[in-house]
Amino acid sequence: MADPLSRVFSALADPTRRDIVARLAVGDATVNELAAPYDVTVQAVSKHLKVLEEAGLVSRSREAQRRPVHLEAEVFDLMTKWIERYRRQAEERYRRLDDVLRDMPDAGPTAPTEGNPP
Amino acid sequence: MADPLSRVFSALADPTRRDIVARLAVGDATVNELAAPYDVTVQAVSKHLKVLEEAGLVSRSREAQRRPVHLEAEVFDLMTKWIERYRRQAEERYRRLDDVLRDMPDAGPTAPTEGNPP
DNA sequence: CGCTTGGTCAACCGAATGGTTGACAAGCAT
DNA sequence: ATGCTTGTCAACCATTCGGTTGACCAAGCG
Repeated sequence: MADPLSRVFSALADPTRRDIVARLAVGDATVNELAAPYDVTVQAVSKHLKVLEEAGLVSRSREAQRRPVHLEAEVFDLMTKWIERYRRQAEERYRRLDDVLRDMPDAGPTAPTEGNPP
Repeated sequence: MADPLSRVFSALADPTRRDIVARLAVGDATVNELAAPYDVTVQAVSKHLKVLEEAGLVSRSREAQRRPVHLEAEVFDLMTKWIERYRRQAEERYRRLDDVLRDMPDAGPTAPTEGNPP
C-alpha cells in the first residue's frame, strides 16, 4: 500500500479523520484540542494524525512542548486530478452515448454495427 | 461505516479498484473481462465490484448470463464537493496568513501577544 | 437432457485497522 | 528536584479487508 493516492483516499475514508481535516481547515490546532470533541482517547487521535501525516495531508511542527498540527492542502490536488480525469471521461462517454442513440432512432433488434470481421 | 462519503473514499483507496474504475470509464465490461489483467481470482474481482457497487460507483445490470458493469460517475461529485470545500478554505486561510505577514513587516523575534521573556 | 460458461456465496486465513491501557519522554512551573 | 502538561510509543484486542478454495446457481448450447 505504498502509493500516495491510496494513502490519501484511505486517510479520508474515516469520518473522524475527515472531521479533523475540516477543523484544521479553519486553523491549526494541538492534539489535545483536536481530541476534545471525540469520545476516544488522545492516543487514538494521535494515531489518526499519524495516518493523516503519512498521507501528506497534515504536518506537525514543534513549539515548546506543544505540537501544532497544520493542514497541508496541496495533496488534495492529487485526488482532484484523479477524480476529474475519470469523471470527465465517463461524462464524455455518456454524452457520446446520447449522440449515438439520437443518430440511431430505429436500431434493429440485431445490432451488428460492431462488425469486426476476422 | 454507514456514511456514503466513507464508502466512496474507502472504495477508491485500493489500487486495483481504482484501475477498474479507470477501465470502466472507457466503457462497460463484464466481470471476467475486468478480472483478466490482474493475477487474482475472479472471485476477488467480484468482491471488489461489490465494494464499488455499495459505494455507488458502479452498477450491474443483467443481460443473458452476463453482468455488464457500468460506471456511475455522479458519486464523484460527493467527493469533489467535500474536497473542494476544505481545499478552498485552507487556501483562503493561507492567503490571509500572507496578508497578515505583509501587514506586519517588523515582527520582533519575540512573538507579539505570546510573552516569551528571556 | 447434460454440460459448459459466467458469476456469486460461504468459509476460511493472514495482515492491517481502530481502539484500548500503561509506560515514558520533553518542557515548563513550582 | 518534583511535579504537571502534552504528546508519543508499545503491547494487546476485536474487527475488517483482500485474498484464497470449493460449492453452487442461472443461462445458453450440444
